[in-house]
Amino acid sequence: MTLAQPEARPYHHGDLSRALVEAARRILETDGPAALSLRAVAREAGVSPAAPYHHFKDKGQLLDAVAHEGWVALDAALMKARQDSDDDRRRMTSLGVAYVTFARDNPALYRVMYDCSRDKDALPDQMKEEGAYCQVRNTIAHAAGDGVSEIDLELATIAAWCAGHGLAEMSGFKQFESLKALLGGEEAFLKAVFDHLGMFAKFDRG
Amino acid sequence: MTLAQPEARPYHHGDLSRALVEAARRILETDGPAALSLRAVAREAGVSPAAPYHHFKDKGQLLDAVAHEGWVALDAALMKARQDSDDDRRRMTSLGVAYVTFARDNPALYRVMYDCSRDKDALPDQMKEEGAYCQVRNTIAHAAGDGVSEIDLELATIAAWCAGHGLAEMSGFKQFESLKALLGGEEAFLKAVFDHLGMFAKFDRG
DNA sequence: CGATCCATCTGAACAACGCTTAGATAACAT
DNA sequence: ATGTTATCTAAGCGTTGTTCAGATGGATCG
Repeated sequence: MTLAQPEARPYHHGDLSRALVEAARRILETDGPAALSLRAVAREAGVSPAAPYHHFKDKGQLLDAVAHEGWVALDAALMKARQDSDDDRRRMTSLGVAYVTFARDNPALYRVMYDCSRDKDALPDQMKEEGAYCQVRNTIAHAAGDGVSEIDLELATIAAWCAGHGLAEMSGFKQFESLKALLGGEEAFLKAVFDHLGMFAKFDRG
Repeated sequence: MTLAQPEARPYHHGDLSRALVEAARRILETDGPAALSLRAVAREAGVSPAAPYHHFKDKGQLLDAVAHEGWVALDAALMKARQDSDDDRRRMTSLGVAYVTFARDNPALYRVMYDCSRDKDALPDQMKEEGAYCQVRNTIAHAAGDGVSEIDLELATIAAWCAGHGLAEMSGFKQFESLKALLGGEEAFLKAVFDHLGMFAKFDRG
């Protein structure tokens, strides 16, 4: 894997599409979503403004690639959170906390992920197959046991996902800062809200 | 394209700031958020591209004004929903449905409302005083009775708001269309998800 | 009534943007 | 070696947000 070496770049870059996505993520982290222009990405990657068009149809398609990396990273974060807990309910909560934490740690990336989804009126397909959504679904299924219908399972997953996404976008507002401080930090706040959502009310009869 | 009134406008418009906000909302509804440029708004209002700068510091401030109108409209929608129900729990659900319905009926406006909030890392102040947030809070307070702490009340309101916002943004994705059809339409879907969120689990001991 | 002030609006300009086109360059295949 | 194809550059188009000097006209005060 040829890493981006400072070695004077040849006329043909070698792996420009990869370099462009990385440049985009770098810009996102440092300068925010507003600074993410195609020209800035090209500049950061050290190529002409027209070069990206040989690898991506337009700006949207580059953002799609960035978003895809985001979803993969989110999958990994959720997977890790799922393995760190043993109790069913605790596992569900830590899944939610991990989700929101990811969104709060990568706000620009998270925004790109959902903006891309919104433009296509659909979440990425990969999610339904083996991605983050499926992880939540499986966790709920395991917690709920056998007696739960397919529809209820789907609804519970959607409910949990909506709660996570909503909290991910809302928890950054400074109106909630005093409450966060009162509860002892961000994570305690997240747990408290998740607790009030009572996402397990439907299945929790133990 | 949509021409302004042929009535020869005087050099001084009279109430341009108002006209600009209305023009912006018109563009939002018909052509979507991507078409909402300051120049397009000026064009729609029949005025030069520089004219808006005598009424708004920059594009963001015009969007703020548009967003403000959106919050006022949302307040009204929630108020109406709150009055249409008598039972506490039913009132809460219909509040949630009204919220999501507003977002789904005015997607571009709703997006502007939250984009503006995100840029300022804060929801509009008016919300805390007498706006939509307060309505949700009061509804929950009434449903929960007297024995509920201030913190729990705040947490429950945040939880409900997060759920509403999350569902508002997620319910448009086409992955959920088959489930919506299965449940008998959008509203049934919303109610089912809210039911699974069990936002009342904490207070509903009756 | 007339002169003046000042908010308002225009026209022209700037830099930056997304994107296209024509042409240069390098890798690869035959 | 030759031709083909993928990749990149340079230049340019139309658009955007924003600024600025100057035109306009309603309001205020003599």
